Amino acid sequence: MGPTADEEGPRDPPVTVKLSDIADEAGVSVMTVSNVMNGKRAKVSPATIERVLAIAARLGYVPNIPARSLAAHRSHIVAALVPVGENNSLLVSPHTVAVVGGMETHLRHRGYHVLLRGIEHDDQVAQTVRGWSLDGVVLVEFPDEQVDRLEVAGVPVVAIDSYAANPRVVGVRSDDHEGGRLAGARLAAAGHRRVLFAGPPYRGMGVVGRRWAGFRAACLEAGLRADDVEAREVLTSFEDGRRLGLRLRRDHPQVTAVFATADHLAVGLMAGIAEAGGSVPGDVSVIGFDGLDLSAYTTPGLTTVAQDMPAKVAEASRIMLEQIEAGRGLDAPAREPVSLGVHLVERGSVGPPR
Amino acid sequence: MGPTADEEGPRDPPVTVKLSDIADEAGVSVMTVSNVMNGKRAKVSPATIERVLAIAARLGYVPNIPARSLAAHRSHIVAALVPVGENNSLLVSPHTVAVVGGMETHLRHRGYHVLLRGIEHDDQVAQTVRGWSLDGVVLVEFPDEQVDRLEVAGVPVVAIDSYAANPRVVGVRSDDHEGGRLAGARLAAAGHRRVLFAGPPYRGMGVVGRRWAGFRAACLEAGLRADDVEAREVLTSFEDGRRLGLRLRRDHPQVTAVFATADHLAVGLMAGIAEAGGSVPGDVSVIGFDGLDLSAYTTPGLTTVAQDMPAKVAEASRIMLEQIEAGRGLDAPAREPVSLGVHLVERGSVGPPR
DNA sequence: ATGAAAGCGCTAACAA
DNA sequence: TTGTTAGCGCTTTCAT
Repeated sequence: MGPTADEEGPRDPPVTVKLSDIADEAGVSVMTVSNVMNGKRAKVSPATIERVLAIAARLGYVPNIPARSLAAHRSHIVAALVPVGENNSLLVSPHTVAVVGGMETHLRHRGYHVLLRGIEHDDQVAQTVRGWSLDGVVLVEFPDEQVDRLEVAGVPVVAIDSYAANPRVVGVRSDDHEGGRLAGARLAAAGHRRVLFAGPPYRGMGVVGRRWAGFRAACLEAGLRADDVEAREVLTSFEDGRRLGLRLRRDHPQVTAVFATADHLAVGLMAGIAEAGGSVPGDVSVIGFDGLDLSAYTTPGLTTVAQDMPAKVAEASRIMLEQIEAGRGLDAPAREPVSLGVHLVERGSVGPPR
Repeated sequence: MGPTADEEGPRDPPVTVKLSDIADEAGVSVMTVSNVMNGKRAKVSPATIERVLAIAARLGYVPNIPARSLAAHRSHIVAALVPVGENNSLLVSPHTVAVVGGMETHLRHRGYHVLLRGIEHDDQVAQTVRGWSLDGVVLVEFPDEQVDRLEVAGVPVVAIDSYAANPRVVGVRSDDHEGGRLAGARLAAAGHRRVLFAGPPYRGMGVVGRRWAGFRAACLEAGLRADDVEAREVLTSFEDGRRLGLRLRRDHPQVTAVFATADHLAVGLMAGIAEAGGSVPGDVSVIGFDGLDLSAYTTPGLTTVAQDMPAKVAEASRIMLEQIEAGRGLDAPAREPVSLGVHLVERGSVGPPR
């Protein structure tokens, strides 16, 4: 049941303006006021609406969210769920930040609220949905295997950057295969014949698998030999990129260009290469993925496959709202996943092979 | 009353395990179960506790948060409030991210939840507190003037990076004056006699004012002439830093070192200087503030005054929980603000004057 | 140590 | 168009 937080007293019943106060003043029933406050104005005469609204404003009415949630079995809350790892902390990546912050904005404008919650065990997802009468769930940074394991019913679920097969979940991601292609094509076009793909370990065709597939395909189409398109597993951090950069010459002496699956990684890679006495793009070309601000801050700037984050966030929000307001219950199958376009941002870290 | 989000149907009353189900099974009253579930175990016999807990686990009981909030007038929710600007979006800075993400972790472990909410008007703060029966509020990125304007009563309020005078609010921030001193002393020690402070416009002695005061004091103590410690207003972004870097030579020909109040700004500054043909630290030394990862990614690395973010987050969480569990109502004055230590991280962007 | 009664503020369903 | 009735699932208070 999770940790309990109590042991201290209740709070004094607050002095609060409630529907019945407005109803009394206006000489109407509570239900009429309720209908007005909820925009169900078809059921109320314009005159009454105006009167009720005026009184509500004068009294400073603020709806009681828990009461509304309890009675209606829906909360107007969408939870942003993020798996917590070892360190137990969340909101690590700039990408996640953009998603959560952006969705809050979209949802707020439509009268919804965002609960931010770290998930320690799979069960907590369903528990959170039930316990809060959630209207929807956004899964951020969940690995596909975990998304597939989840059993959530009755609420729309949108998973960011997921290719999971779970039919109850709508994946919203960038076109990772195309992104890989762009990177591969760019490097091949620059003349590189020995290239390296650097990304985290993966199973199946998720985000990373697709980037690799697209990258490889584009390279082969451009005439590179299969053996000359290598892949190297590294974690997605500046530090891991730096380490790879330091030993790149030794471990991959023939390679003249690297595609890193994240800007952080790519920037670390550039730093490591520089530290080892190499130059970018003189000795090695580097291309990243994401299009974070970060990629403009380095010297040289990082050429990268940029995701359209605002579009991704907008799309995720749109789908979420659409499904909520369509009252997607236990029944209807989730809609089709969405892949958003990517494009190459040229900044200077790609040049001809040495 | 804000936008309304309805017009579509209610949801089916979910099949839910409730306290009364457990009570029936266990042959005890609902209250006993409630007491067990809330850890008020002093009031229940060990045997009963065990039995109830077993049944609850078997049935898969999940507490209904809205019901509990409604009845108890407290929600176990702490809202992280962030003012929204023109773009209406939030969670922009890495700093905010660290705060919100970190607090979620701390609070979750104590049984609390985090509601993330953008604030458009001052009123929304008090409304959110009432409407949700919030247990606490964290203000992030609120300017001091706004914090002082807020009228929140009955719940603990912690404001990050605030020096506001509002007695109901506990400020948690780094020791900005000391941070300014560290920067000034470092530049002076390197031999610089003409230095520039670059930061956003400010009124009164907030974060920026204190950094400036500390910087100036340290410079003067080190023997610089008052006229040679200039201040320049720029917004806190990479782009604004870059622009300043581009025109630095023209606008401030005598200046040999710059203290920028944020790493983003400083990194942009370095980029601008490089773009204009200058070198860091050869022509101009640069020192930043924050200690973001970012500062390690540049070439040269950015010397910066680092904040202890984990400590800041831990402290803010600690104070929040302490005040909640002390039942800080309308009465008690808020406790003393907290300033956390800072330290200099040397990376290479500071050298002797040209 | 345990229970009974009452109600938190709101909405669904039905009636008028 | 408006009102009435009956809860939602839980906690409080007061009794036993």
